[in-house]
Amino acid sequence: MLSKKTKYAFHALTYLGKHRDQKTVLIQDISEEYGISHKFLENILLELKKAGILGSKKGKGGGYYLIKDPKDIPLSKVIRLLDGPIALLPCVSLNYYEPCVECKDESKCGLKNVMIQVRDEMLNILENKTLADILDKE
Amino acid sequence: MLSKKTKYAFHALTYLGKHRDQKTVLIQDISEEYGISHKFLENILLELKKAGILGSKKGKGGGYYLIKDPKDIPLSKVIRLLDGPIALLPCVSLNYYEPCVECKDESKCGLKNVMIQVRDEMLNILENKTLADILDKE
DNA sequence: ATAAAACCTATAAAAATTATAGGGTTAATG
DNA sequence: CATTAACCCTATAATTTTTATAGGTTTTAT
Repeated sequence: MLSKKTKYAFHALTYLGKHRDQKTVLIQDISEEYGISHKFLENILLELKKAGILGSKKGKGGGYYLIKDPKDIPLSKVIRLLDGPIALLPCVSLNYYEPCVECKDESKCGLKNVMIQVRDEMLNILENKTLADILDKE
Repeated sequence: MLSKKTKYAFHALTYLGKHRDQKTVLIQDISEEYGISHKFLENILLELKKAGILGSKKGKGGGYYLIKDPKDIPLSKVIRLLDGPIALLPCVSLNYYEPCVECKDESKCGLKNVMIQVRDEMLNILENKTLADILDKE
């Protein structure tokens, strides 16, 4: 399951996408809309900013805004940023690979093949679906 | 990511599948093979037994054995048993559904559609691949 | 100057996962 | 029939991860 952090990030991005007409959006607006703690959300938005997804303006009248076109924000990027690996096992993760300590010979692990399939199917969707697809439905 | 519990369950089932010629297999044999704590594994095997996947024999000379044909043990069953939901969001889980508290109107959530797709692709593999498929590769 | 807002880092609280502990029950065997 | 080996059961401890809070810093509009 996705963490709350990731889910909240999606909600925030959706909200920002819906309000692209205005220059900036306040953390507070988003946190009130979804009932998310202001401070918790603040950390999430900061991460999204550092990852180059959001821009911000400090000071009075400031706030956050989307810095990219929604269609250029794949869902996989957000998940990886806040949740880490998408794969079900560390040994088949493309971005967060780690060997399974209990596996003597990874090439002989029968699980691995299936988990690669699962990963690829997940990525096939999550790399190609973007924030734009979410916005379309709302 | 799958929990260690689930991963260990798969390892144990694989081991049991490989040793179907013998009447029973000791917890200890499995725990030594994979370097898993005996007691931790014991709990896992108990759960698999209660779920009707394994049988056991108590007392001296006892142990565990597969009670089902490997091809009748879909991977999804093991994951759900030990890890819970396969879906990425509670609101699209078939077996562990829960609404997202922050969603005022679930039917208007743009995330939901994509997450249903992801779930279905995952299930398409995990419901159809079985322990037999894992054993084939080992 | 003041107020409003993001920025930053640390820490606390809660929850989930992983692991251990210890006795109970069952059954084979000499 | 005593002993030993094995699973059974439940509780709790330890660890890790996630979630949340706290409090000050910097920036900017007015």
